[in-house]
Amino acid sequence: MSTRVRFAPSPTGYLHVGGLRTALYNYLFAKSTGGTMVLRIEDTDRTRFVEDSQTNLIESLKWCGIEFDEGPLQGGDYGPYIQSERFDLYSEHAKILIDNGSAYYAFDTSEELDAMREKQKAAGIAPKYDRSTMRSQYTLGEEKTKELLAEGAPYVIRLKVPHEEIKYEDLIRGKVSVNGKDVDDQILLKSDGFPTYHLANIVDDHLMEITHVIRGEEWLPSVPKHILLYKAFGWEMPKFAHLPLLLNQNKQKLSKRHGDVAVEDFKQKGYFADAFTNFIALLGWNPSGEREIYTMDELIAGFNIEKVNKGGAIFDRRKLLWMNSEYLKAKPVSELADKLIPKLEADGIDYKSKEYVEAIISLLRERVDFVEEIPSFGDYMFGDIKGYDEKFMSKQWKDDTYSSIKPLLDELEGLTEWKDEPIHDIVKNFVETSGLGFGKVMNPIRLMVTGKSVGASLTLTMELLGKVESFKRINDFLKLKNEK
RNA sequence: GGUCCCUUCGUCUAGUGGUUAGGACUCCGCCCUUUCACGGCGGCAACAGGGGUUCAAAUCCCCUAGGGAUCACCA
Repeated sequence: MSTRVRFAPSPTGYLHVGGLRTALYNYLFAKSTGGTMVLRIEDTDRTRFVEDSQTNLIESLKWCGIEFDEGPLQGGDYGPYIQSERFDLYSEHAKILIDNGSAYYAFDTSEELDAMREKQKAAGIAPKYDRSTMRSQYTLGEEKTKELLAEGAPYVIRLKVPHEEIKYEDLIRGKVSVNGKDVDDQILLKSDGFPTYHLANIVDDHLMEITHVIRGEEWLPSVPKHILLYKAFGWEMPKFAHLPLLLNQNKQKLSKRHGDVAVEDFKQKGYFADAFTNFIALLGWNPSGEREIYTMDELIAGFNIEKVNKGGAIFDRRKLLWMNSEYLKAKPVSELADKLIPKLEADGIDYKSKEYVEAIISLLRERVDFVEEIPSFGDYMFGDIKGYDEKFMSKQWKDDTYSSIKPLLDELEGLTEWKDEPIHDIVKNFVETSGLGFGKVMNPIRLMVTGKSVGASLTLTMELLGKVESFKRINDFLKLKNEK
């Protein structure tokens, strides 16, 4: 039997990096087992619905290379794939549970429930719905219950949790067991007629023939409810795999409160999609332990759900930054130029040609973490010099500097083949004959040509800039210093 | 607090009874070098603690400690 997995986000905003990791592992599992990847939108909480988040979610996922076989956009044999469009299904199924005694009606108001919890808290016991004292079907009796329902009184349907040991085998965690007495009588159908996550999730997973439920560890405590539900319906259970959490620096669940957690924030910051996905994939799982850089296909080929770690993983931005720079050094310059040029255009920077941009990128890519940093890091490659580094200038430009390097400048001015190698040869020769040392010679020239203290090979930089521009800058500087 | 889950360098991890406990990020040193990087070489740094089982335990079992998740008519 082929595997079917689903990613089931709520449309409450943007794609969270934790959500991405869950989606990614589902995707890797589906692809590595030749299975089907389903997208299901869980929008049963109308109060948290955010417009456009479905589109947003799908776009972020797509950016990371995750696409679906079935879902709201592409359809499929198990649709609809949006829970609000499956509305009737849930109440029908809740009724089945009422009829077979696995669930019951309750009529408590939220005030009554609050009062109950207050009392339990004061008594030092765990807050839990008390089916024998609250206004449930059991305390009210069949007659009264029917009467209330007929009157149209607001009600919810709750799961009748038996006090028995509930066990299951998790693909990642192994045996897990909980006693039913510690499990609350979960509301399955809310008074607005919508199902809660628990009901909708189980009904849909069954109807969509999901074989493996791969989700975050935060769901672990509610697994007993889900198992009970499968049993109550008499359905076969899928296999469960609960992923370790993604943690912040304080070892707590990554959340919106601490910095960027939206995938699109990382996109906007300039991270490469493949670098970012690569990094996320290795948080909690690793195909070898030695290698770090993998393509999506390699991740798929090596994926094994049972080798996923149990412990949470801290999201380390420094390592992500490193990974991005690795991709930056390895990608074809043409691809990098395609990423950079729209930004240059948006900023109104004259970049001459794509070839020129590519040359600048290959000159500077080793010195930055993002390709977008190149226009500011190497601002002197685009248009005029933006100013001189004062500290560098006072250190490198002394009263006798001009006189000592003037012979070299004269020789360079006479050079006809303005290329890296001949320029370098002349400089090298000058350094040897003058006995000045490379630093004494090159730093002043770097200052005149780039204005900065750091940068790539100066001779290559000058070649790229061209002889005319290079000397224009040198002369401008000399005028400024009244040397000419 | 109840319940559940987790625990190898600061961080991500390899490791499934016998290893000098390996790799990567970070940090430090050296080399390369016109600067800054890149690259190369090297270094610091871990099996939470305690009991068992075993000839042998990071690996299996138990206890303790610590951390986390969860306890809604949210997912």
